[in-house]
Amino acid sequence: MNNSQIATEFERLADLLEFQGANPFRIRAYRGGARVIRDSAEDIAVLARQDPGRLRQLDGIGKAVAEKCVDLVTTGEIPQLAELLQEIPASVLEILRVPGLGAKRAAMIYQHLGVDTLDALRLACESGQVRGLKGFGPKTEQTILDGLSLAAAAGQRIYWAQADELAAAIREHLSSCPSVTSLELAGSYRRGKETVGDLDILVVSESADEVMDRLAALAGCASVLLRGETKMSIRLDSGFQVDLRVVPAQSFGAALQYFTGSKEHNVAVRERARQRGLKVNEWGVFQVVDGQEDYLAGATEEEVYKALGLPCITPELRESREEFKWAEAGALPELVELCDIRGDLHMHTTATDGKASLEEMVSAARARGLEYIAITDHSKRVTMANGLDAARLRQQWSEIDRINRELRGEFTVLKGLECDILEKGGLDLPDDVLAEGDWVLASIHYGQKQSRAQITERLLEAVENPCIAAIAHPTGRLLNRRAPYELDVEALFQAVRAYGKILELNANPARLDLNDVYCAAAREQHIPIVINSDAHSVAGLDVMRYGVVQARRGGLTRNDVANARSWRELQEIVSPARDS
DNA sequence: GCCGTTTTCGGCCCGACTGTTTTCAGTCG
Repeated sequence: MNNSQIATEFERLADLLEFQGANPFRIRAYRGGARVIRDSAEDIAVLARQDPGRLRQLDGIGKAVAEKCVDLVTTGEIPQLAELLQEIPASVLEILRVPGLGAKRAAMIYQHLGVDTLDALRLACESGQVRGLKGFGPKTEQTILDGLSLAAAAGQRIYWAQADELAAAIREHLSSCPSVTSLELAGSYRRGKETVGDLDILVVSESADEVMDRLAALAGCASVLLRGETKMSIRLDSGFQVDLRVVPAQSFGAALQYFTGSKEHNVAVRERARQRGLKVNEWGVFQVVDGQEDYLAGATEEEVYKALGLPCITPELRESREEFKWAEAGALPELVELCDIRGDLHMHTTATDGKASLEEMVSAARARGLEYIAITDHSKRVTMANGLDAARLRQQWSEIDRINRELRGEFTVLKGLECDILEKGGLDLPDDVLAEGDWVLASIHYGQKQSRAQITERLLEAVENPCIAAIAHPTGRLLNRRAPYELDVEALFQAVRAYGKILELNANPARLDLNDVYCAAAREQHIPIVINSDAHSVAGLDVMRYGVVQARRGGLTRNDVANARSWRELQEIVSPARDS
């Protein structure tokens, strides 16, 4: 059972308790525990089995959650959750997902009308039964019906890269408003989260009405969900939601801080303010004396954090993980930037499944200001991609030798390969061939459904091979599509550290593999990360920036990123291990 | 249920908007 699965069980427990009207703080505690488990780089199931005492050392996990973890991994269920499911059908959890319907109203509908499925809910609304309940009316009934038809689309998160395109379009659309003096996008998009559930736009303007009218006229705006004096929400044709807030200039920083989140980070910020006799909200930081509130700060985020005795924390780090400890110790990492990246060590050409030739990739990489690249086409086992056998690989490598001679050191092309880790273990090409290369990646393409032990064993064998420099897309996950393979990440990290190897952060927006949590764990263990585009075309080289965003979320500095070094410096990391 | 440089008990972030209300609860972020 992996961390995500364990966390999901606690979230279900919290949902059902909320449905029952249990103590809100108890519910919050379970949700908090679920988040800590999900965010942990350690394997919680292993911890629960071998060293349950250490579970309680995790911030936000106390006696109750720790015990339930042990129950869950040893018996397969949390007893309290199983009991609740005896009383309440699991299908009501779907009702809680309907936008506009929270725990209170859902419970009301369940208790009075016996509604426990989405279909029954629709029928109850259509037959006008819902409006008869106390506190409900025709409008609420319609809101639920609208929410029902959106329930599927509403939960869908889009890739950060897609959100980035949308953000650019909205920015462009709204900047033409004469009254807009500042405009920023906040929320999980600004934090660089790998997927984004909605967009939050923050604007300073003398005329909220003008900005709201303009947003309503955005191409693809399907409906206006709500519109007040300072706040507006719209839904796009795709079902994606966009929220707008209009604030005065003196509140812009406070509002930006507030709407950038995360929720957990903000709770910690406001808690900190309370301890200092201050109050923080989206309008500013206030000194509270005898019920009187005096504005202290709020025009910029720097001001807001400064008022709380903190340096400004970069948005990517605002997840209530390590950032407050770092900030207090004056040890916030100076995060890696796109301009720090000097090489790209994973890309394909027309020799296998790429769309551009070797020469085209070289000149495109040079045009992007890189100093070196590795050509890493697939090996022969990846037949779908027309993978290279030893002869074709050597042919490509002699071609690379020729190109390097012509380049006269102005740019370096490395003889590379993305070597498949075979299903039964071992590498797809013999060591004597691999040894002739400059940079060999190893990665898994087949047998992804194998057991945790098998997958881990295959990866460890690759790490131990002296010809292998790095493991590409180490967990194999595809966002929104495919879960990571079962894998003992701790064992992999340990081996990578022992053999002086490198782990890839694949910058493809659908992969972003390693994720932020594992990047942070790698940094802590001094394992270098290489950020690669895995480009299959010239345009594919431009995804590098998505990888950099993910690396920043993991707290990586230039020093932590292998390809922020020159190729000569990078070789010093890899070579000693290859010789030993 | 969790937590502690005011606390091992008594707190636990804060505000906008909507609908169904005669003053506020529910939902959302």
